[in-house]
Amino acid sequence: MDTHERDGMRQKKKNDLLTEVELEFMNELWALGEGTVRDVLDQLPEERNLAYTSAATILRILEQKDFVISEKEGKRHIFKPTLAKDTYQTRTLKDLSMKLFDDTPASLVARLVDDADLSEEALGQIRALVDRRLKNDTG
Amino acid sequence: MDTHERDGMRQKKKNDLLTEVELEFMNELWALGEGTVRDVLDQLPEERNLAYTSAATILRILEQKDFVISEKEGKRHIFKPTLAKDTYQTRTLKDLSMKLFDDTPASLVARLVDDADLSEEALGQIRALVDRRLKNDTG
DNA sequence: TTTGAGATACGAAAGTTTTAGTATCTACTC
DNA sequence: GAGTAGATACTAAAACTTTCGTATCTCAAA
Repeated sequence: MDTHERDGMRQKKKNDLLTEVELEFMNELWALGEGTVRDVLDQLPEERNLAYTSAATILRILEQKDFVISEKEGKRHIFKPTLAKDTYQTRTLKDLSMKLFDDTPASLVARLVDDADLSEEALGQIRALVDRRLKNDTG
Repeated sequence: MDTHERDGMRQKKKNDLLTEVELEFMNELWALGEGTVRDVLDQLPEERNLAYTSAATILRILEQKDFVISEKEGKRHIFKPTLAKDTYQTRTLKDLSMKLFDDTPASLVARLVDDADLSEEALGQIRALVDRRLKNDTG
């Protein structure tokens, strides 16, 4: 087995994680469900001031990396995520847990609930979530 | 107020987050407490095969970005983190929560506990953590 | 004090990400 | 079918990250 690029390899090396700007765009697409370059661009904050062609480039890159697919409708492309936000969230948490929390999800949550800024309400929600999950497993 | 660099500005633009390789190095320094270029390099996995000068460069950059300070001891530098891992963990979680979880920490935990791979044990630990925190606040 | 092993300083190549310009294409209107 | 508004395709500059080579420095042993 050599390491040069092959048909089955999506990216040249590894990363199945989004870059910063890619994530920014995916968030808009996840919110919209799907959309054109124009649609996504319009979602970005006023002060973002990104050229139309730049947005088009980002979406092209996302398609190359298989994070979105596009279909042509009339003269424009409609872009649609290929993975659910949920899925990507899980993937990201796994990665973060591995790289910064010794691969121990509990220590990640520990840090989160230790955060003084965290509201009482958020804490209650978190507890409810954990409880529900524990009940579902045992019951 | 103009925008060019000033004394008080650590980085040229924003990011107070570590890049991938920077994080790799910080993890070793956090584990060691402090160390020389050689110390850090020796901690890296065999197969990493990074040149000594590359490691030195990374540490130099980390110092430029104020993530570490160094002091000279004999002919070598000893590098020491300027922030605790805890602090950086919290910072990272805030950032992730903002960018991928609608600024709602509870939804981050929701995704985490929904993860089928999560062990029963980890779940129990998480619950204990949340309970302890809730008790401390109310009690 | 010469010298050499091992360290740092500096510069820069290579790779990736972000941004945008120019050329081209396409549907629609006249 | 020619013109045009608005879209895509292609190319590349600029910025940042990762890597390493060469030059230089420094302690200590001979």
